[in-house]
Amino acid sequence: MTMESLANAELAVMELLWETEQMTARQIREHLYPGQSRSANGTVQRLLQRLETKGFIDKDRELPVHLFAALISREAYAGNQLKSLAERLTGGSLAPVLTHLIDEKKISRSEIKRLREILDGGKR
Amino acid sequence: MTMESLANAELAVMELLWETEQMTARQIREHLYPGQSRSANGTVQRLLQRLETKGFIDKDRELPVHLFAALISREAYAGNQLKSLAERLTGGSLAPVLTHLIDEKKISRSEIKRLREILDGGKR
DNA sequence: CCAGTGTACGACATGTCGTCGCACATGTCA
DNA sequence: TGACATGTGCGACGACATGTCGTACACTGG
Repeated sequence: MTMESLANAELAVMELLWETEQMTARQIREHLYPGQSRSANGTVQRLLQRLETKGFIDKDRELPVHLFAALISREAYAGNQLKSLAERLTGGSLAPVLTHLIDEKKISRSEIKRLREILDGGKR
Repeated sequence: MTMESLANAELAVMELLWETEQMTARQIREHLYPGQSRSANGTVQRLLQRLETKGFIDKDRELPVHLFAALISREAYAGNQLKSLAERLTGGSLAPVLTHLIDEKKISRSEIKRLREILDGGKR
């Protein structure tokens, strides 16, 4: 039920896959560890392996050089994290947090406007 | 700048302090580890000490038996976590996540209504 | 002085994360 | 075919966080 969460290096990999849809381990390594290839290779493979175990990515093993793709969109992941945050802290409701953020002016005027538009859209 | 985050047992302590404002270590122990007092004592002291280090609670050392109180409200903590989540994942904006949650019907109709009221209130 | 209670903190087991290195498979080219 | 480059799979390690336990020490009331 509860989705695992992403550590820093894992998130960095997901960022790439959210941008590019499909990448080889090599491409990922070149982005995250430019220059050194010696040990970074194993590191990336390890990260990818763990991400697959956690269910965040899919590995296409057709070709000898595997292709990796995100199974979960950035928004879906963020949404899950947000929900689980709300469940842990405020009984699942976003209302108290939103109230607080607005009272403390931690949310800009324009952001408020945007959120209201989204909510109005959701009504229809 | 970035607030530390709370682990499970630490959060359990904070829950108590958010309910009761001021408690002794003993009261906390009795709530979290009813029955056993032997080793749970040290555990609670340890947790409290770490929470103080992280800046989440304040310890009143006036009396020999210390009094503990939360320095940060539940809403402030939740708000911080929410902001940092947004920063990590969506460039600081809540809009994409909210959109996704609504599209996926992960937010109830009544919750949407509540949120809209909050946003309208914040406008004034 | 002693027992009881509470504080402070060192130490440890466990789990996660990022990293590294090595064994093995496969592909290319002379 | 043999040598080498490239890629995969995975064990292992150090660093760190977390929860727990035990113990040394301080203070208080009898």
